[in-house]
Amino acid sequence: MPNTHLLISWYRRSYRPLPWRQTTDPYLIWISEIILQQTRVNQGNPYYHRFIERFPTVIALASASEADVMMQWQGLGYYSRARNLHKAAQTIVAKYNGQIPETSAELITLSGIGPYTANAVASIAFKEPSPAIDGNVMRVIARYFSADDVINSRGLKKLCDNTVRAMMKDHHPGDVNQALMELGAMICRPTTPLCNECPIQPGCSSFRTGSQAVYPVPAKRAKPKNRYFVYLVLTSNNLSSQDIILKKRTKGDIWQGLYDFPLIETTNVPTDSDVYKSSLWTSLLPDFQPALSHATYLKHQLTHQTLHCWFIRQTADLIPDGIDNAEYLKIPIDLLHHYPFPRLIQRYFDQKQIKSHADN
DNA sequence: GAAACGTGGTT
DNA sequence: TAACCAAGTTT
Repeated sequence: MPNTHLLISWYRRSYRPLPWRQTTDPYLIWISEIILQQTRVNQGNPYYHRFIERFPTVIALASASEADVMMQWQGLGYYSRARNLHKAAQTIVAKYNGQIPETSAELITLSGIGPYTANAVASIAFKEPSPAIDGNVMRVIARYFSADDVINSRGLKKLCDNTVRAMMKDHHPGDVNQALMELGAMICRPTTPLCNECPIQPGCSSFRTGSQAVYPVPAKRAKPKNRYFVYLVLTSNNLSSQDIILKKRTKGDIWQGLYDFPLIETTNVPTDSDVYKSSLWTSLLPDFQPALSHATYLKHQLTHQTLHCWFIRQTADLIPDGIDNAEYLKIPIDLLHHYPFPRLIQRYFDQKQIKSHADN
């Protein structure tokens, strides 16, 4: 087992004074843990500041509209985090009188809170001795013991759980968890770990055998799949305003709760024939003959998908009011900044110099 | 329990 | 450039 005294003493003199480490407010600690899921500190930091300024308390968050919450989250990714956060806030108000539950067992019942986050909040905010096992901790422990179990495997998680639990005997559980995560982030890094500065180098199996690059054993991941999107960017000059047609993304696919445009998806690289014969055009804009040669192409890379996107822009004299139905939304371009968009759409707006104020 | 879910920095 | 991966959770 790593020497906890050396680890904690290193942490106390080297930790980064991150904003969520300057508070004991469980709400703020909870928010930071959700934002930091699969997200680097530098990426999440500005979102954290804006989010807690807009929603300073669990009451404020629970009272907000889902659209408001999504607006704050746009551009950060993994948008189910925002929906679940909102839902959990409402549960806390309704079932816990607005007080954040203090035990891991209660926390894990809330939307968006899994084993890691429940133990992180319970240990940091309420001193519950519960190991918060994230990617950093698994890397540190896998190297320390030269564990052959694959990252994220049941076996490695169990080893981490047992080890960290033992380390918490005589120390603040929140400090032990944070120290191990900080060690993984700053010293026991994925590549080129700084073993000469490591407080638990004594006893580290991978340091002793020079096998730092072997552990943790990585999981194999699937190749991204190609998808082909053809967007219709339909604008019009109506009497009082310039309008644009949007579509809200629904469940069962990427970017749920955010907005994009009317869309055709093809199974291969689209052809003019594919595009022309789609019924989308006849429902939205009869007599329009779209041509891919005039489209703006953007490639967008996600973890599991490579998006190939063509944007066909068309201005109509007048968009019928009937289009503004449950499926499609007609809004003045001036109000674009009230709607949350994924990065792909923000990139398109930026390129076309359409003011979206969708900037983060 | 494998696969899906975003984005951006690093290698 | 493509691959990796970062304070995970949900289905």
